[in-house]
Amino acid sequence: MTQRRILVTSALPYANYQLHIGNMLEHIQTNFWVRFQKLRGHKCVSLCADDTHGTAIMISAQQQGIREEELIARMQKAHIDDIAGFDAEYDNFGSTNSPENRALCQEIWAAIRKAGLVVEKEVTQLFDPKAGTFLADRQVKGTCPKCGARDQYGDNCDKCGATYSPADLVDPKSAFTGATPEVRGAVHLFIQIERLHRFLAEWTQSGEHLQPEVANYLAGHFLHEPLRDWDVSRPAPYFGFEIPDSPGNYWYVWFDAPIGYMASTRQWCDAHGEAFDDWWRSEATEIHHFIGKDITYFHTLFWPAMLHSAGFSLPTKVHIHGFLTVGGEKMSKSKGTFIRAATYLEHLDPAYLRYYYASKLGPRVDDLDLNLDEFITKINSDLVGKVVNLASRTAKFVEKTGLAAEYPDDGGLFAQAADEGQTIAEAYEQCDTNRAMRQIMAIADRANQYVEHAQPWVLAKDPAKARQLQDICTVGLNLFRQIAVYLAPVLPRMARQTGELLGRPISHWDEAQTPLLGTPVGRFQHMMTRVDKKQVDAMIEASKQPDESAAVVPAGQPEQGSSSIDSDQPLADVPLAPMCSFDDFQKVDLRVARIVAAEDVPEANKLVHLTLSLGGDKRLNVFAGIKSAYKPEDLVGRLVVCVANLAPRKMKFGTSEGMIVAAVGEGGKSLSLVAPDQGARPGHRVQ
RNA sequence: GGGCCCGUAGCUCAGCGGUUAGAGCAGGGGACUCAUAAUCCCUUGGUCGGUGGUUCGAAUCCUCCCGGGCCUACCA
Repeated sequence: MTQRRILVTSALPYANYQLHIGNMLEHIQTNFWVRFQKLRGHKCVSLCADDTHGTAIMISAQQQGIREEELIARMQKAHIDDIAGFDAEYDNFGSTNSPENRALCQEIWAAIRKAGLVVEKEVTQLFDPKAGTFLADRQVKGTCPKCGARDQYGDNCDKCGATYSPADLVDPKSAFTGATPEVRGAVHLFIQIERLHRFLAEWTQSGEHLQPEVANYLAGHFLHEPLRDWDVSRPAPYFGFEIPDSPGNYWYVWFDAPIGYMASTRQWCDAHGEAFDDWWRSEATEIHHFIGKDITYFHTLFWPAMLHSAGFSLPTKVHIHGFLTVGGEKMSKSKGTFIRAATYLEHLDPAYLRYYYASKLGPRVDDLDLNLDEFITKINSDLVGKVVNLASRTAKFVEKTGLAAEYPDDGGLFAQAADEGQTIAEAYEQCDTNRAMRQIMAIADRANQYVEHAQPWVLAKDPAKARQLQDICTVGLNLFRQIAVYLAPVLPRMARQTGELLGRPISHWDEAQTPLLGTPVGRFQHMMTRVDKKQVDAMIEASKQPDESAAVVPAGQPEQGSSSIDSDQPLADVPLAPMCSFDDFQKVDLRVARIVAAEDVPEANKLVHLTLSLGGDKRLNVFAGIKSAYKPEDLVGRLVVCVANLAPRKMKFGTSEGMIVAAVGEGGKSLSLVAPDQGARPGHRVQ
């Protein structure tokens, strides 16, 4: 197979919000595809960045009393952490507010100017005098002039469907400041993309670059009539890049956002000694964009038009996915189904969601529903019951002998699964992961049947049949390894664990073609725990708190009037302990742990019996004196900080192997568990 | 108002012109005990949303209707 050069992007998250599990759908889908291509041995680079410009960012920063740069820097860290938490990292994660992006915007702008596509027009718009900024239609709310419904957006009425301009609203208010907007005129710059109509019609309808339903949508919706000029400038003040040849005007956020793909590429190239033009001006390189259906036209009309005008490569394919619903409905903050990525990670293993998405995603634009009951049964029966169980039921029989030196007769099972690698690969290539998952699970079903009929547990009792036993487990483990290879794009951690178990890392798709023989087998360790409904419930519960500041955590500004907002009483009650050395501190090994089980100890006054997980299958049994402040059922799934190397202590109700850390005040009455900030995972050291 | 997608067993879906419509999960019965109460075997269950057509033959193609979802409605 010839090595392809593939550049892959996900849509740039806006720096005004934290990622939720709907956003993660895209990062995870992209990651499946990227990992698949890399596993196939192709040269594949994945890129993303934060989209940082626009009025909304400016206003958020204003409201928080910080500079825009500070706001976007914080959010970028949060985004990168969330994405990494789901094992979906990019080769480079940049920002549209970067020098690379500014330079590329200028280059593309100059080319579009040179092509004579830019015209100026006067635009009247509502202006927020309090924020000092122009407002888009959706940033104005007021009473519908037709039916009198209140609180409607400036473009149309949800209630009666009337359309109007924001200036028609009765009693209009700025959505940001509540101020009454004024009508003002300003000159905007437009790109006449109608001049590229023929090119766009050809490119979108060629059948190669877009899903058929998307091509139809564009044909029926935009391309059947002249394309309107695209307004690409905004007057100051605007957080973004000023247009060099039009002082006082800034590029509209949707002009510089897609260029962020290129800017991120440039950063990656600079860091890896690669030539930028090899990626964006080369016939030999494929460019794949993964986006949500809400931003279709930007990526299928404007973006190709920009690239075409500036002489860059066009996207090979734009992969468009639908939205995520939870329980068949739009995500809802009040129902707890608006689940932030960070909240999910505090309660559940990222592998679960990765597999669930893989088992539901197809090549079409359909929405994907997260049904929580289905989520639980899918993980438990497919991954734990079928797949992991295969290794779990065979590995220990060959722990001492290792795998057989020759591959035994398995009735053609391995060969069949090896053949199926072809169709599974095609499914991945087409983003039809649900088809791939179905085929992989069929292999697991066959493998379990094989083990069942071969009855290794019977052979294990007869030393004379050791050879036969080894053969059977060699088959079972090799089938398992094939599955792990095929699942590697979805479940990278399981692939790694499989590599460790069998002493050979999984690094290429073709490793599913040849059985592994004569190698030692390690001690089997649990690769995945089953999902407990309680964990899911706890996550929903934790998501219910109305979280208006889905934006950045505000800087801890002390309140006015006092130099400190906090009382000095606690410190006076319990004075500081004598100074200790760094080495003293290092003796105490504090770790992040997840409470995986919590039970009341009825006979005890203060104690709750906790099982802590430090990740993997490392567990600590702890009796914690927190009964006064916490109910056991509220604790399951939470992350806490524990003293992990405390000498075990026998207690009346059992042995306690550690302590969890809590803040204690007012004579031991006020008790608050210390919880790590987002990004922390069980096993991380606290220092 | 315009457009797109979807409607197959209780649930999630596959099949997309050709023998008596399939899978997983759930339900029922049995087996096994190596395995994270996992696994294996057997089994209940569908007039493929409705209607009218095309065809020797339709879940599969076309009409219309009903139901569900989504996107749009001039700075897209």
